Amino acid sequence: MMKTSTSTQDYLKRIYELTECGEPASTNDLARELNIKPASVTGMIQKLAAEKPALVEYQKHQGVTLTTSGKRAALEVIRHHRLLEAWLVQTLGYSWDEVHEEAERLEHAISEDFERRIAAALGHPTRDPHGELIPTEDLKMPADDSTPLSALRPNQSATIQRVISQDPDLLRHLESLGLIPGIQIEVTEYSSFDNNLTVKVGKKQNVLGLNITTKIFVEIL
Amino acid sequence: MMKTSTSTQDYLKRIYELTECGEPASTNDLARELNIKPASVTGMIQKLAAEKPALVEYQKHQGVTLTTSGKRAALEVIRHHRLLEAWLVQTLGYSWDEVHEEAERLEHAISEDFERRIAAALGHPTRDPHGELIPTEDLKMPADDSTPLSALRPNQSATIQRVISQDPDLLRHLESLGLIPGIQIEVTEYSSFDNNLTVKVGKKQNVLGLNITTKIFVEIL
DNA sequence: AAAATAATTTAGGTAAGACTAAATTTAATG
DNA sequence: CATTAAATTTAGTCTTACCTAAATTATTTT
Repeated sequence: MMKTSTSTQDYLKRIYELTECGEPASTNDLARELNIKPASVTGMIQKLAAEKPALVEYQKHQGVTLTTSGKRAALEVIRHHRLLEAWLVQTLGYSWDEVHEEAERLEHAISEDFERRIAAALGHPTRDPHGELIPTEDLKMPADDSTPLSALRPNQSATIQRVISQDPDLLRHLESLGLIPGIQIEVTEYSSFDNNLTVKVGKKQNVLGLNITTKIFVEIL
Repeated sequence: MMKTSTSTQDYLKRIYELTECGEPASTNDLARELNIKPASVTGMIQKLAAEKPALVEYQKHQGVTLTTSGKRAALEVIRHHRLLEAWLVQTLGYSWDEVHEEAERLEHAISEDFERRIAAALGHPTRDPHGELIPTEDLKMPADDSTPLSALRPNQSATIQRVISQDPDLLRHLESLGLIPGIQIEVTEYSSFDNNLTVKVGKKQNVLGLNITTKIFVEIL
């Protein structure tokens, strides 16, 4: 296929993330995610849409989606990123709030050989340290059946699968509460006024607001 | 200090290598090492010499040398490269003929934190898998007291310290002969006509030409 | 030392990818 | 539905780092 540049890879990755909901990604959202001005994003998107095999589908004012080639390239980068996060945590003792930044740069620099070696060394993991699914070697994204914690109600138990955040401060906070992937929890109270959930983790009870409960995804037991 | 770009780092690294002999590096040699046209090298060198703290010393037609800042930046990259080579060989099973290319890209992408972590994980090694000295954390290049194998004569014994080559074919060949860093050898014959040396490695005897014996550096016992 | 050859530099150009400012299109509001 | 506001695109610049072709300086040969 194509040799994609670092910037192209960043664009494709962000577009993948923004379009996971089914909606095309807007220029503005993309600009915000990439820390690039909207005008520049428009220009770059036009270039990506004009590549020999087009990487994105684009119509003025209608937003962007990935083509099959574009999605493949995006999943390649995402696989690199998530394998790297897992590898950095497991072999170099990075904490889950530190790995993101390092992986963000390394993901563009590693070879396919390197990818295969760390995947094998880790035993072909399916999730990264945040619980995000790792695309398979043939670049398919496994199905995810998890539920947002915010949808649970008293007396429901669940296992935490993923935590959607790259913010080190939030991640450290959640870790201090014991809210990390793999942990079992139980909902004991729910307030319909502010949507707070009271969640039992081990012996501790924590009251969590929507800004947290929508970022934690669980498998209901 | 400065944030140096990938290309700047490549230039500084090559200039460091080419000036190790004491002579300034020529535009042409640099161009050959970097796979870049001489005209482009001139332009880039002029830019490096014009940086706020100059990275190179440059006078038209006289070649380039590194300034103190430039040398520091070069040693930083070289430390990254050599630590990465050691790391890739030790933890991911790369062979010494495969690591160079991978390290060549990763060296520009890793953080200082990453550097410290792999250095610690490896026990602060002083040489990479080729036997090249690794610059210290405070960016000093340790003194090297090794001798080229080509200078040895019959009945001298030595330990191989470094093999100066990035060529995978040559490296695999040397490995098949047992000529790798750490191994002990003994010179049994010398031909003053073609400068061939006969070298005993373990039980095997090998006749080696100048093109090999000048690339292997040893510590005489 | 002059001529030929090799190395180096200048000049001018290109491609990526970002930016600002201005124009335009879509969406939201009265 | 007209108007304002927000989002998006166009147009024109800039920087980095490369290239080719032509001019210049060094070096080597005769």
